[in-house]
Amino acid sequence: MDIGWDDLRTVLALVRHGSLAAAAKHLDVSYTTVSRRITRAEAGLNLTLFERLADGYRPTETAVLVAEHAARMDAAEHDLLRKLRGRDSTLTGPFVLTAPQLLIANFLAPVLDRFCAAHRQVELRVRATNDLLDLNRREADLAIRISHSPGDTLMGLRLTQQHNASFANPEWADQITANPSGPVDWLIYDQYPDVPKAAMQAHLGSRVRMRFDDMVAMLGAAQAGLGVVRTPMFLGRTTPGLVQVPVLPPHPYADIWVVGHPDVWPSAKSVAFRDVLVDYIKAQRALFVA
Amino acid sequence: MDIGWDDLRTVLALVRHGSLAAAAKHLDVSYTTVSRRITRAEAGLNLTLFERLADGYRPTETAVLVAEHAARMDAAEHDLLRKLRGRDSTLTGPFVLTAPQLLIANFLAPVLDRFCAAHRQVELRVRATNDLLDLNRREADLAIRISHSPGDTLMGLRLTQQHNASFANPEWADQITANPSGPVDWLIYDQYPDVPKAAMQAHLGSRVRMRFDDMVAMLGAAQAGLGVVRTPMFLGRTTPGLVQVPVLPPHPYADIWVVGHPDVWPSAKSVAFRDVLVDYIKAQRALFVA
DNA sequence: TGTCCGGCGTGCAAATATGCATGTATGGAT
DNA sequence: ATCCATACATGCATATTTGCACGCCGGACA
Repeated sequence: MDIGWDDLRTVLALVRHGSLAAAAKHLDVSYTTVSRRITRAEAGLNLTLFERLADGYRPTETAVLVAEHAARMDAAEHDLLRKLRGRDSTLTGPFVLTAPQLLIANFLAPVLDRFCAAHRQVELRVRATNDLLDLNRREADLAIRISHSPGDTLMGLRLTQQHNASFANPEWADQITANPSGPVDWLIYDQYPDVPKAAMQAHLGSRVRMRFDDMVAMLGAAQAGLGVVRTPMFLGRTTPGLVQVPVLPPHPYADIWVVGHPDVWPSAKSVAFRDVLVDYIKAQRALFVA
Repeated sequence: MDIGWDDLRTVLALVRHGSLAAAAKHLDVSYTTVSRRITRAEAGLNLTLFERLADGYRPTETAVLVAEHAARMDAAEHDLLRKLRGRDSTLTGPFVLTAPQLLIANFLAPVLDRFCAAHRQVELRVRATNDLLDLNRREADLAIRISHSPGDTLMGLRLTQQHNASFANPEWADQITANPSGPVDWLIYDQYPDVPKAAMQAHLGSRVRMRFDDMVAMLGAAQAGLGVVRTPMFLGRTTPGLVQVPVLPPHPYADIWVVGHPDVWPSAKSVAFRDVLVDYIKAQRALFVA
């Protein structure tokens, strides 16, 4: 009764991902290898861990037990690798940053540029996504996030407050100037689905023309003149073809934070990046507020 | 920055055991393999984990950190394998019992015999030692111990109380009968180093003739007539050539327990062994008490 | 019904890991 | 001074592990 640790890890991956191919992708081996490691694990433990079904491997109760313990081992490994990263005092090698797409595209590019210029040896990898990557599992070293708090177990630095306001293309702006209480067409972002009542009353006859699940698409529609959007100041101001319109007064919006796992936070690369970032933000703070 | 789990385990073994050869023995591979796995781990992490010294590998601070986390993984593995054993409902395969040497030699042999006869498929392994094996680390499935409680995190069943008393060879017995208050020579076991005052006063002129760290040796000396020993009833009674002498009155001694880890306790083989054991002990309880 | 696709098993060659044998260095015992 | 034991490095042959190519199966779909 014995099992190698790499085989345990393989059982975990298969329980988590359900098929040989999926597990193999996460482990970065071929599914053939996964298959044979599972066979070996079952032989070593003298137990059946999976039922082979037509649509994949189904874990037995025993395999779930195995996977639970392997998950503890997995957590310990992540914990270790985070701590090792935190102790890394070099300014060389990989460094992974994640931030919302639009923040990178419309604002952060100069920060990335300066950081890379100052630290030529660092291999910066940017993960531009609105998904919250799991910093516990080392999906990124540092994250820039728009939220009210750094979050659960993470450390954070609040970079700036920000406001949002209403923006539209110049034709809409002219029209609103000409008729300040006329109706407007709204473009609405799913995550902020309600139009303030005051705006509806001040502009009788307004309607929600479209709803979007994607901010990039919505801003594009606004540029094309499809309507008025409510968006953070920095986005409205940095998107060509949009101007602020006096439909909504500026309103406080979620803050911008730089957050990281406490273990990784003190690493040299993380410190260096924050230096550049904070420096730049200080100079640019006016962009974010009314 | 990456490391295989088996390599982590190897780092742990090397930190724990200090030399390639020692680590290799515990991992059941050759020290060459350990050496190369360490090299690979260091390359993978891009860190120095050990200083190569003339008298072995010395772990760096980093390696200690790695080992701490690997130890958590190790604990999770032991936890898992214990639980798997506990779920084992077969009466086949290996089963490891540990008990004090003398308990096995002088009393338990019939239990082992009956258990093996009843369960021919079980490969019984007996570890006769006075050391307390680590049941957390699966050094044994079940232990029979002489102690006041089952201990820390273990489960237990108290098999019997017992008494101790004074024993010697027949010549000493005759001599004591002839002169009930005459001096006696004591043979003393290190773990119970004091002779009761009452006995010294009742037998003026008595002395401690020798001290032993080993009960087998001490009983041998008593058989040879070197003096009087204080020993559990069952040992005095089952050691040929010894008879009880009225120097010390019987006195309560530590109980006999069968203990196991709660995870392993319910396994079929463990249950089956306890059945045979408890059955036998019930019939033999008189042997242990005055 | 024929085709495609996801999911899997298997033979074989290549890549990788392992063990053995041998060689070096160091410290202690004779 | 010499010998021995411990601890490690390294070349080489062997074992094991891996990936690829190919084939099988069942279900979805035109």
